[in-house]
Amino acid sequence: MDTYHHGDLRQALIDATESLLAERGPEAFSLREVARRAGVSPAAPAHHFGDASGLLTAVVALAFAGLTQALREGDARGGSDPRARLREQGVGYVEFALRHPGRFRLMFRDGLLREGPDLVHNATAAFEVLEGGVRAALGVPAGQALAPDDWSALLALWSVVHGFAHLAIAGRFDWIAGRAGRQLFVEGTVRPMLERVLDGTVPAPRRRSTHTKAAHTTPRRPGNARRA
Amino acid sequence: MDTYHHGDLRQALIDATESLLAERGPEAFSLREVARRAGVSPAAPAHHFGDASGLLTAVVALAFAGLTQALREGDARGGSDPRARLREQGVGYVEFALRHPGRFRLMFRDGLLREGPDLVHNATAAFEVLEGGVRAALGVPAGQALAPDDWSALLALWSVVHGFAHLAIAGRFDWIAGRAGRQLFVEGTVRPMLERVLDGTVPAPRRRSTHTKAAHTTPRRPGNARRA
DNA sequence: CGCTTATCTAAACATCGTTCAGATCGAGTC
DNA sequence: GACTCGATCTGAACGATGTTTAGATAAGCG
Repeated sequence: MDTYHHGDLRQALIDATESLLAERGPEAFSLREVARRAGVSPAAPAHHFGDASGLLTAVVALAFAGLTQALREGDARGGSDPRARLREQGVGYVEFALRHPGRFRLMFRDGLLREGPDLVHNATAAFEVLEGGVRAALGVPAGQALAPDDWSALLALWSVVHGFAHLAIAGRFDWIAGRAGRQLFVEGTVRPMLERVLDGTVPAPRRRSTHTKAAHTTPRRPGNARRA
Repeated sequence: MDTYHHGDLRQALIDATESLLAERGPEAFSLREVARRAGVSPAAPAHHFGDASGLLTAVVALAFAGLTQALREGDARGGSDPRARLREQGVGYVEFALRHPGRFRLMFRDGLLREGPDLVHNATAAFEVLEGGVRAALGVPAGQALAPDDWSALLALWSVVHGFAHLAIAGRFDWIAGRAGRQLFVEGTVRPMLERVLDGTVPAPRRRSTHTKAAHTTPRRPGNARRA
């Protein structure tokens, strides 16, 4: 009998959720279906995750870790120019969303998740990568609080990639993209779009003459600078 | 007996849906609850809307009409400067979303709506107001197809207001906004943010005046918004 | 008045999330 | 090796959901 004591049911349930998410999206999620895929009774998940929100929260926490990695990869892809690094972070954000639309939609779906330490931690980590990129591009040292202008740059970038990803996944651009295909349209569009947003938020010449050197030459670690 | 032949059950169901939406959001929607609020049996809505998607689609179609109006009001508020009009359209978009978060979230929720003529028509109308604002600000006449640069401006603006509204409603900015309150934070943030995005997408003087390309009045080929 | 049609109810069905008593297994203890 | 015990899972149940079906009711019209 291998039905009892599955071995690692917790992970199996997460895997089943991810596969269901990839195949049919978050709205097709059902705890019973996940249990079915894991070959287990409908009541089994309760012991590991409490309820459906618990399972989904665990999955989303992992998803945020993936997003963080995508942002870091984009950042590295940008090379030595802080502005290019920031732009590629944005590309990484959109790419992640379009590569894992089910995951991404679940991450930002309301009323399904139960905010816990892991989720908050992983979501904060992703945000801090973005914040670090903005700091580097704008020359704001790690300890220093962000000025209102910095905030509007940060929020503009976050909003634009998030909104673009959200709208693209929802198919709102399909009739614009025409028969070129969503993926192709996006690839040829998001980078120029980000360039132009950066034109308005991150002036090309170095701004803020007060000792900006250390910020963009040292490999910044997004410190826990919050509560500003 | 006034239970039979309610008078205008169709409208009553829409009203009940809207009130439920405003009170507890889209995820609390339930066809039975709506029927309960309308004082009618659970099977009654089927005759008017087919199924739950039908009712929700009707509500969303109305919501898009409201969004269109909000965009038009913003546009008018902008006065004589096309750029200001466009910016105020963006403000109107965000304001609408934050004034009717339930409505807004339902509008862009996946898997609930059934695309029909009225929905597509009303959604297209809203988009066309935005497109008109971009054309006015960028000086692209009505007949002329949008160039790739125009598309990236349009998509950037749409994405940034949509993403901002989405993130703000989801509470992603709350820990940034601090105790200032979400509404206050938004009001002091969205306009400067839009200004800076417009800086990158809509140059203040008449564009296409100098160095790039001088195709101003010449009707050009549609030109796919994609690099071949 | 009688007929027709639109409208609504009542009951039923399958599915869902969740709870609970009990069966089963793994691992330590004697 | 036998026994116990905590962790893990099952099976059955409960209330709630969306939807379908047959039948009841009312309104409109000849």
